[in-house]
Amino acid sequence: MSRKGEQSRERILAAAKELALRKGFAGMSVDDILAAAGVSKGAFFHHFRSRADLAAQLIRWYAEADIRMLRTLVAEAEAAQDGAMAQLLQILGAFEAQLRDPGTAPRGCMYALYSYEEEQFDEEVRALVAEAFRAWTALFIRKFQEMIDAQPPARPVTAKALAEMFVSVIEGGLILQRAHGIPGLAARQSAQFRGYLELLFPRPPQAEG
Amino acid sequence: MSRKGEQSRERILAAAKELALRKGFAGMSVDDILAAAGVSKGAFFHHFRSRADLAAQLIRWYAEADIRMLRTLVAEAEAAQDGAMAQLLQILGAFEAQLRDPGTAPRGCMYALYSYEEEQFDEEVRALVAEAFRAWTALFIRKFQEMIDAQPPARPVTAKALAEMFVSVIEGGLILQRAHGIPGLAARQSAQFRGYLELLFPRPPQAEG
DNA sequence: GGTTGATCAGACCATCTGGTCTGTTCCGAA
DNA sequence: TTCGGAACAGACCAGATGGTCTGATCAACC
Repeated sequence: MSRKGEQSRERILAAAKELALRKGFAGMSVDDILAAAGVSKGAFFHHFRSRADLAAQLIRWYAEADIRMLRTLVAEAEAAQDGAMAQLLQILGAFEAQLRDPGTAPRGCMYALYSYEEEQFDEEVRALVAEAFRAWTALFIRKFQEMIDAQPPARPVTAKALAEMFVSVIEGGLILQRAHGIPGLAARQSAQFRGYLELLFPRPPQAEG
Repeated sequence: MSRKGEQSRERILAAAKELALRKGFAGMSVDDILAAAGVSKGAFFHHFRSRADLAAQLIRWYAEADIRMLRTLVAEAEAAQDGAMAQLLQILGAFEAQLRDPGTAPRGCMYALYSYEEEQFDEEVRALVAEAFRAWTALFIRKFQEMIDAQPPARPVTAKALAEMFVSVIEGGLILQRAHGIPGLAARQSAQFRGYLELLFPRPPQAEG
């Protein structure tokens, strides 16, 4: 694929993502995408065999960038901090910063959208969504397990339950944030979750000076 | 509106709800609804001026039943229990039971769906969704405030933050539950949230016997 | 028994939509 | 310089879709 061709493809995917997060996947027509991306119908069907093919490529493209971002946050935290708790707090903090920054704040989560419109998509696409969620939780499960191993939680919890709760709280926060038009709401949910973590894993009383 | 007319209207709304929660609002056509509800096009457009009118009536109808259900749970808990904590635990417990029971478990939340497809709807419909969320959180804010007044939390939190977190965790749980095909996931999120509450408001050590 | 309005049934229509097809442009390799 | 395929541009089409309209049915009420 030439440079130009790849550019068009990205333009289409980016436009489709924006539109889908505003009107739903079924709520946007191919013509809508063409207008938003500034490409012709010929270009579109050159890069995508069909609308269903767009759905598959879109979620794949979105998930790649998404997972890459998360992995970066984790790697940076692991490089900068010692100990699972400090790393987790940095990961969550960096994530909240992205949620708050108007430049990077997402309009919503594509996985959530696809989940709510699931019957439009075939088994392969649904599997991609489930796999993306699994990748998210897997990264957090690892970290939470390290924490539980390092320090017994104040209440019996599993790493998996904590990871699922974090993802839930973010997904739910994104919905509330849209419904109320309050951009910072999802970030606040993440902060609340940190509060839960601090109660679960209280810092050992440090020497005061 | 005669008995028969009202019945048809309900059949249409129920079918539309089911379909919307499976394919998204934009993902279902009027003909889909007709087939699912077993009514004619004439019947449909007798009860609904347009597709947009269906959207408005549907969310109104859904929200009415939803808020009524929540109010019932709260009233029952207030009648059966003394103290905000005991009432809250009963409310959450009853709610989790509904989430788990295959007979009453929702396929998803209509507010979430409407939020993710928001640009399809006019300002009035979006306001209805926001208002529904507000009604949910308002009920919980009251209860959480009672708890905070009765017992200082282990960490400084506001009643509003707790209420928003609960709603978030449920909404997110419903999404994960769909994506993974695990019916009990949302209920588990509510249970996790109860764990958070127990850490925030630890029971005073009781006399053991 | 006749009238009236609510409640439909379903043919019909204009528009929209996904997708096809033909022709054109452009760019790198030979 | 030529040539072949990638990368479009946009007219075109068949079917789907939202919505209209005419007429039928039926219960209630005078």
